[in-house]
Amino acid sequence: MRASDIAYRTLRDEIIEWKLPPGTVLGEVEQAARLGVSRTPLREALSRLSADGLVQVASGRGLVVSEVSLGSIREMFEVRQALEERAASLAAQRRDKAVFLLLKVEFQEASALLDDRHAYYDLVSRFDGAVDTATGNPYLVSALRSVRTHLARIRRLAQDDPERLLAASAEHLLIVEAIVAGDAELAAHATHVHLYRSLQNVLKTMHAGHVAITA
Amino acid sequence: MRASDIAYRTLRDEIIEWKLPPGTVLGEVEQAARLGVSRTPLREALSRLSADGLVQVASGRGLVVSEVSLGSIREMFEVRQALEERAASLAAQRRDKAVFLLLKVEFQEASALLDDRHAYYDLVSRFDGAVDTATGNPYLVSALRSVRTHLARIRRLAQDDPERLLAASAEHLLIVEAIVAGDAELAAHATHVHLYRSLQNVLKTMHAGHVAITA
DNA sequence: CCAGGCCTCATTGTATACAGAAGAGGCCCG
DNA sequence: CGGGCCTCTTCTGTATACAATGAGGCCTGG
Repeated sequence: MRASDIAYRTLRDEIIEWKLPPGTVLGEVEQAARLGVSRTPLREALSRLSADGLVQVASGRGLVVSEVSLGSIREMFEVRQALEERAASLAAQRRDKAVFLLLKVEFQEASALLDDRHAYYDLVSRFDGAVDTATGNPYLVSALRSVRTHLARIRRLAQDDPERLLAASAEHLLIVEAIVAGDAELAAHATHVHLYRSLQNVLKTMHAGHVAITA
Repeated sequence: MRASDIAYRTLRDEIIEWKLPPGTVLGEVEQAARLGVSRTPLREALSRLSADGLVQVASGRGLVVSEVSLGSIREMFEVRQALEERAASLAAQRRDKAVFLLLKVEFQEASALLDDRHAYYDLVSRFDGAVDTATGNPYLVSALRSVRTHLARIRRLAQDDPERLLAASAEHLLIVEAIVAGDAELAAHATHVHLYRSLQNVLKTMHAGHVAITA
């Protein structure tokens, strides 16, 4: 594997996992030394992170990990809604029925894995992948990939509880059923509902003060 | 200005203007020599072009200018519709009324500048900028920027005729009026109509065989 | 004591040298 | 005569050295 890929993945994961909190200054020489690569591949990694929006240029002086504010989360969800609704709609029209029938069964049985958040997130991830494939639209997939990267960082704040996961699985189930039925409108609306509830949950968690974030 | 910016802008413009047609192999040493920069900033430029989707990695051996197919145009417009409709909708809710009142007048008088395509495109560009500002959503603006870059390349194929531009100005006028009125739904639907007609015009032009593109 | 300018140093931007990998071409063997 | 292997070339990926820019601090003058 290339050194620039290692640097990119490492930094991206560390940002997503809040090991590198927002506002952290990423000096080139410092990070290159820490990650054991030279400045050239590190700069490529930072360039990619900048394109992802995970880091931002700080007025001439270096790059800093981008902030996560209530406003930025709302903005992110606005874009996410636009893209995921369209993706769900297209998937309903173009899907391989068998794929989503299997996913339907999995979501029906999802209550069994609510103890293990990661198992559930993995199921959702496979669902997202199936939707991506079904849309057959690389541009859409690419745009969604970026959005989901940001979402992963926010998830660390939300700390979904089992109750929320149970509700989420029901919401997902409806989306899957709509896609299986080829009902594009329902798929879009059900996605809208799911994202609305998901955003509400994030905002609720944050207002509860379980986490400290920048205004 | 930085050398990497020069390389990026030059290459991007050349790709958009079809001076570098799809399939062109961009060797690092070759392009670096041609543009008068060293390989390091050139690589950063190529990295950005790759993030934009204007170039793609060609199985290990170098980067090539990405293809423009009928399918890719349709896919692009699917994403564009999702994003622009949402942007128009948000703009209608959050706009500075005065800004769009001025734009309304300009679009009403737009038939005067249909002789000069560039003047009209400039007006549209300012309209896009006003919408971006009104949404107040950097994520959305960023996603739209990428889409519009691809659109600029496609425009070179479409060769809008005066008749199409007249119709387009009427479509834009309705969008602007909806935004002025704060009617989010109408803004979204009018945008949908405009993009539908725009896509139809592109596809019509291409089927007419005025241009040769890859399948 | 405060403000403005200069100097210094750190950090980014650029160039180039080197190494490793992958493909094309030719040669040898079957 | 064809196919496979080997080699050579050329490209990308990486490291490091150098240049330029901007920020921060200190000194000096008012």
